[in-house]
Amino acid sequence: MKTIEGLTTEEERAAAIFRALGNPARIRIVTELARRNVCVTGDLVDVLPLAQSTVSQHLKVLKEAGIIRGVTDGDSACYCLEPDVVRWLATFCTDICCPPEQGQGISRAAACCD
Amino acid sequence: MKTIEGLTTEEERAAAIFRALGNPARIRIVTELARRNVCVTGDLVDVLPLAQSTVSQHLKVLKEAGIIRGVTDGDSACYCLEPDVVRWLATFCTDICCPPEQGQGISRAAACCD
DNA sequence: GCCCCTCATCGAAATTTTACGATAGTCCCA
DNA sequence: TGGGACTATCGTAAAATTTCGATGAGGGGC
Repeated sequence: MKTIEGLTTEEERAAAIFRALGNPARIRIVTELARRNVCVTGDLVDVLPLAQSTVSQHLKVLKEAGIIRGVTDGDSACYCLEPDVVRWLATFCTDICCPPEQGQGISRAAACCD
Repeated sequence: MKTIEGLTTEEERAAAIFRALGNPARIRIVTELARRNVCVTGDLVDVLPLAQSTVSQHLKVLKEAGIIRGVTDGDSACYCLEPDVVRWLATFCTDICCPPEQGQGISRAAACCD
C-alpha cells in the first residue's frame, strides 16, 4: 500500500482505525467487549471459531490501533474498549456527512448523482 | 479470512464498510467527496498520487460497499457520497460506546482495566 | 521442584489486497 | 471518419493479511 502524502492526521488516524475494524472477527470482539464491558482472552476465544493464537493476534491489532486496552495480570489478560477512540470515530463519520465548515452538507451532491 | 458465523447483519455490514474505509487512498476519496460534494474520476486522480486505474479500482470498492454512488455519463463519471450509509456508521460507533440496551455504557469497563 | 493453565509470539502457508501498465469502450469535436 | 479525452476492466507482480500449529513465558497449585 502506497503512502498518500498530504493526508491530514485525522485522515491517517481514521484509516488506521477503520482498517483495524474491517474484519468480522475483530468487529465481534469489539461488540462483545461493548456488551460485557470486560473480557479475558479465553472469553473471546470461546465466542469466536478461531484458534487461540489467531484471536490473540486480532487483539494485538485492535490494541495497536488504540481501540481496546489490555492489561496482562501474569496469568490472564483483561481487555476493554477505549471509549474515547470509538467516540472520536463516530464524530469523524458524522463530520463526513455534515462537514462543519460547510453549512450545506452533501444533500445537493446526493441529488446531483441521480 | 474465515467466515464468522453468528455475526449479526449489523456486524457484517459494519465490517464490510470499515474494511472499505480502511485505506488511506479511499479515506482521501471520501473526505474529498465530502468537501466538494461531487467529483469526477479525473478530479480524484489529480488529488491522489496513484495511477488512474488504481483510483478507479478504489472507487469500485467504495461503490460496492455502498459508501459512494456513481453514475457514468458515457464520457465522464460523477461520484458522490451516500450520506445514509455514513450516518448509519456513525450510529454504529456511537452504539458501541453506549449500548442502547445498557444504561451504563462502558465507563466501568474502562475503569476496570487500569 | 514440577505440572497445568493462560496467553503471546514465532514461523509458515494460503489468501487477499494493492498497484501498475495495457487494453477496450464511450462520447465529443473536427 | 478519425482522433482525443475520460473511464473501466484485465492481467500480473509485489506486498500485506489471515490463519494455524508449535513454542515460550509467567503464575498458581500439588
